[in-house]
Amino acid sequence: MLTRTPRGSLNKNHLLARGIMLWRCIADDFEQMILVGRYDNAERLPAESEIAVRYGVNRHTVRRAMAELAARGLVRTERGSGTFVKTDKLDYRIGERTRFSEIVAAAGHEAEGRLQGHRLEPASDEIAARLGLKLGDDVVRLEIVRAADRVPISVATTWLDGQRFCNAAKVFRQLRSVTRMLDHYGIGGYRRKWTRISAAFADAVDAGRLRLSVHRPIMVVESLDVTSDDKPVLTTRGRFAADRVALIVES
Amino acid sequence: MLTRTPRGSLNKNHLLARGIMLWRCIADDFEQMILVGRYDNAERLPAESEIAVRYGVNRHTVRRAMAELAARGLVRTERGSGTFVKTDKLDYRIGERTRFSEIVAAAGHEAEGRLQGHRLEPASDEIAARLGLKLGDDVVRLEIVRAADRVPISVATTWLDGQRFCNAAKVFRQLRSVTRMLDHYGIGGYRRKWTRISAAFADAVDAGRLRLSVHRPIMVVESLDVTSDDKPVLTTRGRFAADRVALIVES
DNA sequence: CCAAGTTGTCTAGTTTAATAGACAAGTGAT
DNA sequence: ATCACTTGTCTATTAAACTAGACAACTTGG
Repeated sequence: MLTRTPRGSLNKNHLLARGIMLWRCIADDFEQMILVGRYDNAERLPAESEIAVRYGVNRHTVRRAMAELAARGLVRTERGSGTFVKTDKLDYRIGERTRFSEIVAAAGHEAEGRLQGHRLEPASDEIAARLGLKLGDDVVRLEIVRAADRVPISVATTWLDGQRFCNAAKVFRQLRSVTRMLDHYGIGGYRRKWTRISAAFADAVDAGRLRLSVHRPIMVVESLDVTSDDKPVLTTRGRFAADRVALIVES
Repeated sequence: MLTRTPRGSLNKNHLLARGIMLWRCIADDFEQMILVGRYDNAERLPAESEIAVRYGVNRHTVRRAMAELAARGLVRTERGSGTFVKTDKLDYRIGERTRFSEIVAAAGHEAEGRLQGHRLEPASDEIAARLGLKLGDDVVRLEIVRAADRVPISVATTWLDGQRFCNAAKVFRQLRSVTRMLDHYGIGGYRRKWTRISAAFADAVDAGRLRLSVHRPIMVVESLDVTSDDKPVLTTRGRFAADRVALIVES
């Protein structure tokens, strides 16, 4: 009844889902197979043309699916050679000097930070305590998505003193790096004071921004950065795609 | 930042999902709201035109979404009046005389059974024991989807003695009822011997057939039916959409 | 170098999702 | 009876998914 190919991918008819596009079904199918370990790390996937006949679809549809997988950081495709599974994770070292762009660049990848939204809001209990402000003081809130080689790695909510950094959003949009943004304010050698790591599942919004399925795990990284003379500057609540990053803490 | 309507539905931009059609996003959004209790049972949903402006889409797109919700049995739409939430469940009484079509008809609904697939296979340990056969004996396996008022209620895998009922699939396709099928074989007064109820989540295949999301709960109902002189005839493993049925056991 | 096999890109055509607007048909309250 | 509001249906158009086929660009192994 069920026609199964050697590797187990289902026929077109078996992954037809109402309201879900064909390429998305195929992409999700492969994501599942990859995450479940049916393919090894650097293993080559079948050729696009073979996948196409396997699912009974056009090769272009398969290419769209593969593009999606690449955008999710699950595969890397090489012209003339094939497309290869990529499940190794970015090592993200957490220490006194924790800077996204440096870490990513050192690993040989292209770092990128995009401001998704910003707001001036009254400080909550927690945020005020962290930044040494009073409850209700203005704080700038930034929503930043960070990517390595165009693959989203984390989405972070960052809070800064609203008085001192009132135009932080505009500055960040121009300089596109927290390090350079703080530099612009004359804060050169800020350092990580503490980091708190927990885990959860991605909600719909984070999942969308991280190109993640909603049920995938994320690491929640809360932290406080201070100036060289120990004054709080910036506190963050980051959500890291656990499928793509490993946090390294050395001691 | 987030623009929320009174009832909490998100703006179009916030439910855009790559590879998922707009009407499906809206349908899923409403399903979520209904299941979470944001709407009461017989409550009227906003008018299609209002939903359309709320999401920033065309009314036809909303209509498609509503059609999907109706197909899932979550709403019922009445011309000129509106579309109404429908979260009450079908009472499915389990006893000696448990027949889908009778139960559904008695509740004033239109019963329907569709054969989705069939196969002749060797009996497993479990199935052989139930039917009083030997391990490996041929058994007919039927996959039947049952619906009330065109809304899928359950999908059931049914096994019968392969020798005695070798053309059961063809007979069922014609008569479209297990009761009538057994009648055709001269078995009139079969009765339920035992029923075993457990619960699980719908897998991808069952979810598709039941028009259910994959994470929705199902009730797994295993049972054995016997002839009037206590000979095993038929054993079943049914998966009931827990959102649409309640099993009633009286004692 | 060559040949087989791979991904990348282009053009063209069909099917379907989504938009837009109009009006018919039904409901319910006044 | 009427009026405001609802769902149902129709036609037409645009945008995008999917299909089809061809060929270029590239990799690998012989």
